[in-house]
Amino acid sequence: MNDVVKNEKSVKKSVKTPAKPRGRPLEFNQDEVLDKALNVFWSRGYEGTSMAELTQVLGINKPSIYAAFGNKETLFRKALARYTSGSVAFVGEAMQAPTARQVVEKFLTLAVDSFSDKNTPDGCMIVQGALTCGQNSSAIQQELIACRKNLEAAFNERFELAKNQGDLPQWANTKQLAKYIATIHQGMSVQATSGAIREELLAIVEMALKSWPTND
Amino acid sequence: MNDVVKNEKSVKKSVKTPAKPRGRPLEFNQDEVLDKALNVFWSRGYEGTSMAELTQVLGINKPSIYAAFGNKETLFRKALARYTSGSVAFVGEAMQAPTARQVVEKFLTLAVDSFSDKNTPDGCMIVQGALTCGQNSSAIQQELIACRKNLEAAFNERFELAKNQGDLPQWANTKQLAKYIATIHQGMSVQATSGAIREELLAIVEMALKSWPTND
DNA sequence: TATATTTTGTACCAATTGGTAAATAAATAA
DNA sequence: TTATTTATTTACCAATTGGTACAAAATATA
Repeated sequence: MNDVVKNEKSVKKSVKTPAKPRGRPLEFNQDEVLDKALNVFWSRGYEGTSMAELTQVLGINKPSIYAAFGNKETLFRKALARYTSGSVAFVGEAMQAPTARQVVEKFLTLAVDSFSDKNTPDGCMIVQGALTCGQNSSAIQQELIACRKNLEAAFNERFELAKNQGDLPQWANTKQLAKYIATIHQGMSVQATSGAIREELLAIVEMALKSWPTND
Repeated sequence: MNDVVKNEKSVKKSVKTPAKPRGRPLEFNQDEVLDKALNVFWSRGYEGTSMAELTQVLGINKPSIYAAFGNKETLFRKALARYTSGSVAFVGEAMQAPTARQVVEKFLTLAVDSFSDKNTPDGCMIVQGALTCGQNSSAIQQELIACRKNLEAAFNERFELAKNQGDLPQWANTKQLAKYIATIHQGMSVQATSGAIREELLAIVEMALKSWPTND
């Protein structure tokens, strides 16, 4: 039996389980801590978040943060990645709706849900994470600008597909439409951060969709 | 003649001219310096602006700044006042257009002009001055939120007037319309800060106006 | 001229910023 | 048990933050 067990162990080690790590085990869950960091960055922005506040909220000391996530900038980037794969994962889902109009409706509605979710900060982290900042933070600022442009580009591609599929008129300017939707999204984020509630944001979505182009 | 001159002087002193100030004269023009400060706050935000950068850009030393404008927070407030009475003075003008639709069209178009003006930073200072921030800056953050809400309230009032004057249908929800326009405005500000150019922003205005309610 | 008044420049302050060295603690491997 | 490895704690670092004391300079008044 010992042999069998040993065999199992060695197989697990080299193939599946990373086995037990050598030294002292981590006393915190990386994902949980990263979620807490995300919440702070989300509500205060990159520059508005200090390492001192992070240590308090995360409940771990600075050397542990630096050992686990690198410096403040890489911690922000990892929190941002968690944001896009978590609270903002609905974007990918919305893109798969059958028509361009449904894509937009689903996207904006789910964005409102996220903006007004009481379990997370108001607004969109990618909008308010570093809209303006000092010179030292311009890398993060540019990163967030790139995120916004990527979303816009994704909309453009989806709308071109819709044009080919016929659910968007041939005369439609897909880049303009993408920028229009991005603008509504970003404007609603500012509104949410300033206190607008779910119902008010949904009314904006409805209003914004009235100008959506149709074939007739 | 001495008596006459003295009389003139004393009259001037107490009524019109502040006469020549007693001590060493200021070596800078307050309004020019305030404009420079405004530009820094506008592009970097409240927290992203350091007193060190201000001294460099304004060309005067810190004690002179503090003597003339108070601390960083009051300096920001004075720069903000100059912003509203300067670059953003077009709002009052737009409000006087004959119909609600023309008010909105004029407002958004002039906002685009301001956002993309090459002589000033991109975007709207009231949106990006402190969208998020650390706890120490929350007073400024709230101040800017109030500014945005005031604009929205002004639109609401103007639209109610339009309803009474008949150029806006009775079924129109003025508060919703005001929030919609504010959202477009704020979204375009984010776009401008992220690199959108004048033509792109004007296309957004056109698109946004398509959903404006009409009487027929 | 002397005096009062104001601004300027230098040099400084305490507090906070992001970040780290070093000793100790907790686990595995031999 | 002993050695090795990793994580935590404490205490610290240089640089920067917003803000100021103080003396010298520049003006008006007397």
